[in-house]
Amino acid sequence: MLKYILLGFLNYQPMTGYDLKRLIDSSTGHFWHAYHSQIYTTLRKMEQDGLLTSVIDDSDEKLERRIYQITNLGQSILKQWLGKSLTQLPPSKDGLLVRLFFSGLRSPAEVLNELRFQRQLHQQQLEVYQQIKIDEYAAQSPVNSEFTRQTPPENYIDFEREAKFWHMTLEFGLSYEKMYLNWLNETIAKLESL
Amino acid sequence: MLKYILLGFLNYQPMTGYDLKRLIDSSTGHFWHAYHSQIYTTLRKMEQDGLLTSVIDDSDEKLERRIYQITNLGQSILKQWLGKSLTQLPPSKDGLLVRLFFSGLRSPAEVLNELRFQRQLHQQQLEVYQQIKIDEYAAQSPVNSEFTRQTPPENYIDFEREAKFWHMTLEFGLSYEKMYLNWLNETIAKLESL
DNA sequence: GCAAAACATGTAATTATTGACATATAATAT
DNA sequence: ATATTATATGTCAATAATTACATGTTTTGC
Repeated sequence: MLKYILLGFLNYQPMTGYDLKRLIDSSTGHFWHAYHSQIYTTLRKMEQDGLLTSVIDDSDEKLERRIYQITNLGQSILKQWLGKSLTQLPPSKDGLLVRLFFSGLRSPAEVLNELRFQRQLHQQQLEVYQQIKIDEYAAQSPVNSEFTRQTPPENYIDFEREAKFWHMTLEFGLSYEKMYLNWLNETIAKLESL
Repeated sequence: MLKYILLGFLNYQPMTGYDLKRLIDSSTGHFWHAYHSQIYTTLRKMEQDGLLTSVIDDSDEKLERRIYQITNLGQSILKQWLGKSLTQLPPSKDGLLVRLFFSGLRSPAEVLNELRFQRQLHQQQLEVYQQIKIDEYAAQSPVNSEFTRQTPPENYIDFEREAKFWHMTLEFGLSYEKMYLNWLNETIAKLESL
């Protein structure tokens, strides 16, 4: 999956591994997490497979920054993947629920501590989502970048259209965290009355 | 994580790999999926590590059924894991959201098809959750099984207490699917009006 | 001026997960 | 009877993901 995320972002414009890491951390990472180690190694592998090419940016004397660019093959692989709809539920993985399931072995106080801490974390996460301003982002950086102005018209990306979809995933994040907080509150209340 | 799920179930009573697979499929699998291939190989590894022991059941002439039993070490590893609370958010992974994020490349009709199909799947999943009857399960099988009656009193498991926690995870599943359906409906409506 | 923190880029080893391959029995439907 | 489906048990290869190791630069605070 990470492969397609990298293709998706590099389809907007060429970037370094670290650029991709930051982009992912602030967007798709909320629903598909990836460590930087995985990003760098996956980029290398994708280059070997001909999905990307890379050049070293020498503008900075000290730091070697490898800039990745999507190839035609990469673009067609991305479109091919988007063309085949998911026909199954995305399998969930939530370690907290596993822990709760087997919490008969634990003291109620211990479980409560864990759930209250999770409530804090989800509250914070909700606030993170509430502060994301997609429209401002879409209005500025990538569209007006040096690179984008140089690209031929057939490669222009309509970031207002993109932003509609980004919004939908953000709405999911907001709904998810609100639901999670509600459930945590109800569950904490049940445990408190035991 | 699968390791702890297997320890958790084997802490109730000894079982075969297939028993565990069925149990997982109908319970924790909803929030931590595992293929049977992973279950069998993980059980073998856990036995090597001294967390489990196994015996071949010869009561059935034809089929060799390997019955796994948790060891004292296994129990202490399980309790140790439950003792250390999660201090981070469980990272989410949802391929549908990744696809939606990059759906600017797709036709709205194609995206709508995928979302409508997902709506069906989540509707079905909600119904699966609505039909789960934890109390009936907790009232019968494991507690009154041949094995449980033979276990010494210090190993008794209070399945009514367990069931409270199982309920909480089921409540999560119900909330999650309802939230997902609401979000899908809203998102579909937005796309339809484009 | 200097220490600490944040930025930036990778590799290596390990573990976890998935998907494919393989096999055999038991139960059910036609 | 026999074909199909469900039950039951595993191995193996390939990918994916995590954790630890490693290194150097730039920025910020004191």
